[in-house]
Amino acid sequence: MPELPEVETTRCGISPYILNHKVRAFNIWEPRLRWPVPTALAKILPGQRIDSIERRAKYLLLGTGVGTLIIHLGMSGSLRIVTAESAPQTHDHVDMIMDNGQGLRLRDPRRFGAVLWTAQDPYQHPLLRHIGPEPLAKAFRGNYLHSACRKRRCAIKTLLMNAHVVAGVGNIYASEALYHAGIRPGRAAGRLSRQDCKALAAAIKSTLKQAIRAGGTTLKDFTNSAGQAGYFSQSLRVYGRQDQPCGRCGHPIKRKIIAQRASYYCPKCQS
DNA sequence: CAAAGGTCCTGCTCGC
DNA sequence: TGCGAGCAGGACCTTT
Repeated sequence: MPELPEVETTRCGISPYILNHKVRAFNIWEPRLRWPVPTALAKILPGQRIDSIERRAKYLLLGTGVGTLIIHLGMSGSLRIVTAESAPQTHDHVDMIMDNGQGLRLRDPRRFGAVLWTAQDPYQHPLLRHIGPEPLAKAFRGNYLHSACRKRRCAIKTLLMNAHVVAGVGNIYASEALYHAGIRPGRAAGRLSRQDCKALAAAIKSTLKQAIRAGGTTLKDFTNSAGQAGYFSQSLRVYGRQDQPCGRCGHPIKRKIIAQRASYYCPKCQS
């Protein structure tokens, strides 16, 4: 579910309730996520103030004076603001109750998500250390993308979804950005021109920015921290639109599996 | 039964 | 031959 815009939407949604508040209790109802949730958190976090909430790639970083809580939503995870007395439901795995009586609750049916803890610099954590530039940062531009593509034989879409190359681009926005740049998802990355890469970097930035403004994409079950759907799904040009006419030329949108992931493109507008 | 928005890990292949 | 990088596939889960 959540790609960069959805995680960013979540970050903005939870901040007012969490930032600068102290943790009253940390409850682990189901520790079996992608990696076991550290049980020590129930002892470590109470009394700590959350003094920063950042996002790196699709990871949320909740900073305290003694360490950082690292949260990943995986494929089906979501964070909701709840009241302390509301009971957890099926697939609710972790609660962080704050001193204001509000709480942060992680729901994740598929349990591909993660809740981790580090007492060191979170950006040096093994999961974060080798992640590529943020796509909305200045460092991510055509030149960078072009050099990252060199000698790569994998499909350009696969390259975009590689977190070591660029952070936070998932299956939906990879397809969408490639459509806007006029590049087929299956093209070998190494065969993109400098000009292609320039257009693609720009398309990634504009697509992600627009999605963040719309509050993310709701396909099945993504909601923001208040439980509302994002409306970027209305702006999707190719994702999930197999056999529907391309908005630019009318040709039917094609669906093709690339590296085991569904990929969508217009065979006429993209080459 | 297949597929779903993520991504780490393993083991293979390829090119120097 | 040996080594490292790149890459495909499997794994983790539940729901529709």
